[in-house]
Amino acid sequence: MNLKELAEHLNLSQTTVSRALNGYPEVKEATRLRVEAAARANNYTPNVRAKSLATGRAMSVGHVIPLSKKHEMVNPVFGDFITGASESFLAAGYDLMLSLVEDGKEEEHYRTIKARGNVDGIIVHGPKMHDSRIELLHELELPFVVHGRATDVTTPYSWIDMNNFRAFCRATEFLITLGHKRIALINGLEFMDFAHRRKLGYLTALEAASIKPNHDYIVGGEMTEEHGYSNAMKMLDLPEPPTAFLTSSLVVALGVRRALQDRNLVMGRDVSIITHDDDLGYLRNGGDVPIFTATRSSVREAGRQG
Amino acid sequence: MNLKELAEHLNLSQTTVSRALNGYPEVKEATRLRVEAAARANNYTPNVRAKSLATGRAMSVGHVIPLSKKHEMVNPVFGDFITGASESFLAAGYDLMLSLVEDGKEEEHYRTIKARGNVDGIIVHGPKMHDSRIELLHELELPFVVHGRATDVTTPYSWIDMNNFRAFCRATEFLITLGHKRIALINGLEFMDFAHRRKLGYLTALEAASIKPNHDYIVGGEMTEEHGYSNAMKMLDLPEPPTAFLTSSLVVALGVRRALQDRNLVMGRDVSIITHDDDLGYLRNGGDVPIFTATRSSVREAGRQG
DNA sequence: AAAGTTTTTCAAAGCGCTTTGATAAATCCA
DNA sequence: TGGATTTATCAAAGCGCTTTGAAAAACTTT
Repeated sequence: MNLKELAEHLNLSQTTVSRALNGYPEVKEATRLRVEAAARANNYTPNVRAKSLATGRAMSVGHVIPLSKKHEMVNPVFGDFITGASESFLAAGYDLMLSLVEDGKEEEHYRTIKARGNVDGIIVHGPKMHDSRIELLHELELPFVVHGRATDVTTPYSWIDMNNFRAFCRATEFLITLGHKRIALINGLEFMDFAHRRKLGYLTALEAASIKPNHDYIVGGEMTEEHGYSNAMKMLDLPEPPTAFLTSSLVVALGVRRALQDRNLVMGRDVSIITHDDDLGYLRNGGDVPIFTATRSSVREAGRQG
Repeated sequence: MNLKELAEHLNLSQTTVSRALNGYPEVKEATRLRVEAAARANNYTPNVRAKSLATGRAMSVGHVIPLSKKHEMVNPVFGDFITGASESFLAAGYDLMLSLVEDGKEEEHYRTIKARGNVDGIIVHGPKMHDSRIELLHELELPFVVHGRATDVTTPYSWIDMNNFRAFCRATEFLITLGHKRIALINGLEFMDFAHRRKLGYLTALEAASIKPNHDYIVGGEMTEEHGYSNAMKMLDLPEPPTAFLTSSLVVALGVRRALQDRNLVMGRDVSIITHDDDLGYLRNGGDVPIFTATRSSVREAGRQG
């Protein structure tokens, strides 16, 4: 059933029915009730395409996720973030449009998104350090919010993120307090902004404690279990192996743990591990701070800014 | 720039321009080239909303992902499937719309999707054993494809899936060949169809070898690392602990491995583990050395075929 | 009760595209 | 060279909704 039919059925004009349903004041309360009842009875839901064509608003937000063809992998964090976002969007009547875009094809992709006009705005995931996308989007006048932050970008932009710097600074301080001096950092890809910020936090804490950073203890890469394992193995074979590990994700920490066990070391006794936990549903770490929960409500707000 | 402007700029009618761009035969080749050139020069891309309103096709498919509120988790497999799917859809000019829906709210949700009319069809994820959604969708005349299969559903439907039964039957046979008699199955949630099929495969292989299934060795649940760990611990504490484990996902296998190590057992020597590996990007099974023996299926590949 | 207000309803235009049915231009054949 | 065909283009209607500007209905005033 569409608006026209519903209007005929009620012996009213489309105008009145439309207004009644959208809560405009210039319609008699009795009429509104009658319209609403009929709409419900006939299972009427406005056609989004038509509505959005008429209003100019797409009622939908796009998530653009970078896909590095080289690694063929998508960070599982996106999945969880989107899960959170989805709830909010749905509640607000927004649709959630997903697109993955290969490295290097960004510009073309964003232009297309803009021209196709089926999103009101987008969420940019996985910002790199000097992310050119931010300027591009500004230029295109396509509203956006960045999940994460970019360094060295002059254009102002909205973002939503956790405090990567502080989290890693604190974690490092904590390890130092426990007496550790040889602390390893198994980080994410170093050109990703979050990894950069985490490293900065780590280095800052070391410096504050007058510990000279050892480059053999610092490594970045795709955050897989294997990454954690192989790098931990390498470090454990050093003449002076680290006594503590700081990792950028739980999966990586699992790899480190495997390495410890291969070397017959006991976690907690011989070596400490602290990991950042993104609180992904399928890899719970216990009662840590749920970062993504905090993210949720704000994401819708972000969608509004479009 | 929109069609009207482009047409004026070219001194042609909208009709002709539209046809030229959409490859209709009734337009002179010279004209077509001129139009295409102008379109490119002016960065013209048709507005999807308008187009889809006019054609009745939304140029987009929806992915509906079940979200069990109780566990607050989304199976990471969806993420990878969608990654694969996204590539194909994008290539075909389709958009990918995402929505998570809570258990129990399915009917309402699907009705809304249908009425809003902004998808041409949907992909149903995570089918349960007697999945009522399939009939509902038929009734609503909303085209769909199921990722996975449902048992006990009479309505015909399209699906795409791996052969869960065979994979687990084979894996079990293999363990039996190695001499194992006490084989544990750490499965996914038992009302999920894939888990049911896997269990069936497992039981079939046992029966073929005249091994009586032991219910202490069979358990189902949300596929987390913890699930693998705690159940493996429990089983290892049995008077007659299993000598081999079959797990439904790599994350679960990681948990089992942790349990083995806690009990000072060596994987491969004391106890065997075979896991099903969905080939997720961030949890690759081994770099040089595969960590686990595994049956494997690429979920992403499956997504592409969708 | 006529004129002025306010409240309620409506007809019609417009969003940007496709598509139908008609017209104009070009080509054909006798 | 004129009528019959074929080819190339166009004007206008329609997709389902919102929104503007106008009209009708219901109240207020004097």
